[in-house]
Amino acid sequence: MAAVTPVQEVAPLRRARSPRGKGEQLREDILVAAERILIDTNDESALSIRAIAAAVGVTPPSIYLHFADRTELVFAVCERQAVKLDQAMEQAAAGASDPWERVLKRGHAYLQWGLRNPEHYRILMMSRADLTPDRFIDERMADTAGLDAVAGELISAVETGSICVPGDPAKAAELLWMMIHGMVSLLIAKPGFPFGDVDVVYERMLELVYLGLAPRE
Amino acid sequence: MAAVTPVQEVAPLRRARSPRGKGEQLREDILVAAERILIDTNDESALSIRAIAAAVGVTPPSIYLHFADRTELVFAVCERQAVKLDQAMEQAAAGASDPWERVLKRGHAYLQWGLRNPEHYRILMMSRADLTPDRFIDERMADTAGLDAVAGELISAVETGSICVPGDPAKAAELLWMMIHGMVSLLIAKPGFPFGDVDVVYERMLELVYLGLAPRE
DNA sequence: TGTACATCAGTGAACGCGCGTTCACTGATGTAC
DNA sequence: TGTACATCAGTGAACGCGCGTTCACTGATGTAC
Repeated sequence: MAAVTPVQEVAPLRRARSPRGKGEQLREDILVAAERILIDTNDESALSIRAIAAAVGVTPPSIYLHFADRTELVFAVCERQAVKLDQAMEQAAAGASDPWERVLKRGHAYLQWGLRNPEHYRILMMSRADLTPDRFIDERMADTAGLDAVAGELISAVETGSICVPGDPAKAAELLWMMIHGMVSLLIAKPGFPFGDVDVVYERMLELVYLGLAPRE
Repeated sequence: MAAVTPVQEVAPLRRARSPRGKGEQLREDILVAAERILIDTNDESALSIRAIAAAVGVTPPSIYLHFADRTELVFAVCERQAVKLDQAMEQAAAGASDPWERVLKRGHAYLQWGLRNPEHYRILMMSRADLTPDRFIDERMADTAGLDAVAGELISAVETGSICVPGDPAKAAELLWMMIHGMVSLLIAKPGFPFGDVDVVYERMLELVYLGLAPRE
């Protein structure tokens, strides 16, 4: 029988206790760890109180010093993700002055962000409504998806003559959201499907939505 | 102290044992019960071995007489759902002879089926890839979404002059799939969002994709 | 300057729960001789 | 026709697991007097 090699004791990697008055630091650390876990595991169900506590280097009850329950924690993660998605779109749009161009950049940033943070995108846009904060299922959702901004840009684009929107631009913005969401969510859910290069697919979709299917005379 | 009223003993509602040679009947009953549970609870996580067994009127180990594990059972549910979705689209398309009209009917049937079976749609199209059978994440997915049929109809529609497709019709079919999927999945995930009447949204999307955004001269 | 006390940022141990799954079994029904 | 046996369609009890959450506690640090 081989000699029993002593099992390497896994260091608990305990987090240093915050100094007095800096208790809020743990809240921040928890949220950062939660995001990390989502990126690493690509699995929302891996986001357990215990896993987060372990990642932070703290015991599970400590989580409750900052969040009433798991739901509240997940909601807080949502909030942060929503902000990041919005920032990504704003930043992309800032690179263009033409309104239609800005819409295109926004869409592309949305796509990129979703594919780079698939599990975050899942929680934000594909989860069951009762696991998502109210503000992400009602009118305020509009904010997160940047709908108002896009609607405004569509109106400007119509004014400058770059495009022609049938019907209400606000509703058209919703349709564009649906389209890009369909693309992102299918790419996330069906990674094995041969859609081809993402950017090419994006261009094709824009071409279709710009030119339309109506026969040209 | 009030008299303790005897708790009404819940009848176990035990399913009658299948006669000899008819063991396969239980498999069918299990799948039907699983679909029922999805409709009633709108929650895939409610689809546990124990819940299904209880719904069928059988003990949990009986499930293993027909399915190796939970995953296999969920996959079997997927297969059946895929067939039903396909049938719904075929049936809808059968009501029209004009190819473009058939595409529209197909899309509408897809939308309706998704909204009427949101949890089934979730499993089929929105779940994590590793919880979905391979045949629903790779090329064969095309089948389920009816992509080949739509691609064929697009080609016919181009020939008859009803529409004009930029690029490969097969790729255009994928784009239409993404668009309708975006609509269905957002309506499912964000039931509180004021999208408005479903059929109106569908019409608006078709109008947009038919007319396009390009300015008309 | 010394000491009692309050506060803060956590810990340690345990709870009950539902879950997927396993294993040895049971009892009715058909079949061989 | 009678009986031993095989087969079939399940059952009953238990397993270990990870989970969210609770509760009484601890030990360092600041503050009042």
